[in-house]
Amino acid sequence: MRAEEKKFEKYLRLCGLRFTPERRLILREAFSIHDHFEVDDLFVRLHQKDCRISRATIYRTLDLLVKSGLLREVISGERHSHYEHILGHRHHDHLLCLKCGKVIEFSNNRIEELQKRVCEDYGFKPENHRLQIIGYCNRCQLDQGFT
Amino acid sequence: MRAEEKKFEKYLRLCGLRFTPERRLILREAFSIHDHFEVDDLFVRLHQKDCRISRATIYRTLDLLVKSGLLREVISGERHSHYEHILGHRHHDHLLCLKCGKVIEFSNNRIEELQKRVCEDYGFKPENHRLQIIGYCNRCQLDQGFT
DNA sequence: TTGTTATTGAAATTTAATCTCAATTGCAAT
DNA sequence: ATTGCAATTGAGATTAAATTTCAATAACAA
Repeated sequence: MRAEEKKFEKYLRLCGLRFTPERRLILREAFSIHDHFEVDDLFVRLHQKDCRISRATIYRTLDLLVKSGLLREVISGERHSHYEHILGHRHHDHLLCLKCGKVIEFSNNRIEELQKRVCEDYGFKPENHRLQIIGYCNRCQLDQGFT
Repeated sequence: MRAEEKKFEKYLRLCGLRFTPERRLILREAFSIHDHFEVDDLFVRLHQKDCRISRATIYRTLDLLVKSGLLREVISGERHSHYEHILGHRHHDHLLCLKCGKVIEFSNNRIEELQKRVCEDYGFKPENHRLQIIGYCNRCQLDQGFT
């Protein structure tokens, strides 16, 4: 069994929940996508494979996957949830352009370290984090002289 | 005219839009709240003052206020938008507990500085940002031995 | 004043997410 | 195996946020 399945099963057992076939299929599908995805992406992909899993179950399972620390919710500009898996996926944060909607990924070790220290100060155990910087990209700044 | 109104009017003019009485009222109400608020908070407060402004107008105006850099959307655990004003409001970030939902505010200058540097590297002009660290608070860690 | 264009409100619509509930399934105890 | 209890599922109803539509109105420049 793959690492992520082990971890999920462990989490479920600890909560008195069950590692059902549906939950395994959803987990596998989520981990087969090496990019951001949304609920409907999973639904479509599963149904293309003739897995008739309902949306309700996908919603419920994604909640569990986030709680177990296997997925994280990434915030895009859109008003519905987007996810990406954590295990085996390099962490990154985002610059979001207010004008053209462009998303730039970046990562910075020193910021991560400082976050760890903040957590220590508060006795907080981080599972994951998200950092978005919202503003204007290179190109769009030219049109934004109003400040 | 207050600083925020000046800035908003400037933004609107530049976009070929109008600084209408409704927009002014919404802006004032938003800036009278020195805390997070949601669309409905504004709607209720305005109607208590007999300002019969429709929800649609509030939604439309809040979009503009965010685009103009006067408000920022803060992400709470809930699935609808929350806002806070930027001008004259001390910036902070959040620690969110996955288990009990507790929100801890923190701020860290060195993280902010590093963010600025990241932006410089990408030629990006930041208007605001949001950083959330998700995990388990002091108290809830004890119950979370599954990792 | 006039014409153009943005804006508004009210209601309809869209969309995401949650809830309900009966049928089913997993699983531990027998 | 069998049984019984509790968790899980799917389908559809429901909730709630946000967006769209469109006719009436208002802002503003000429």
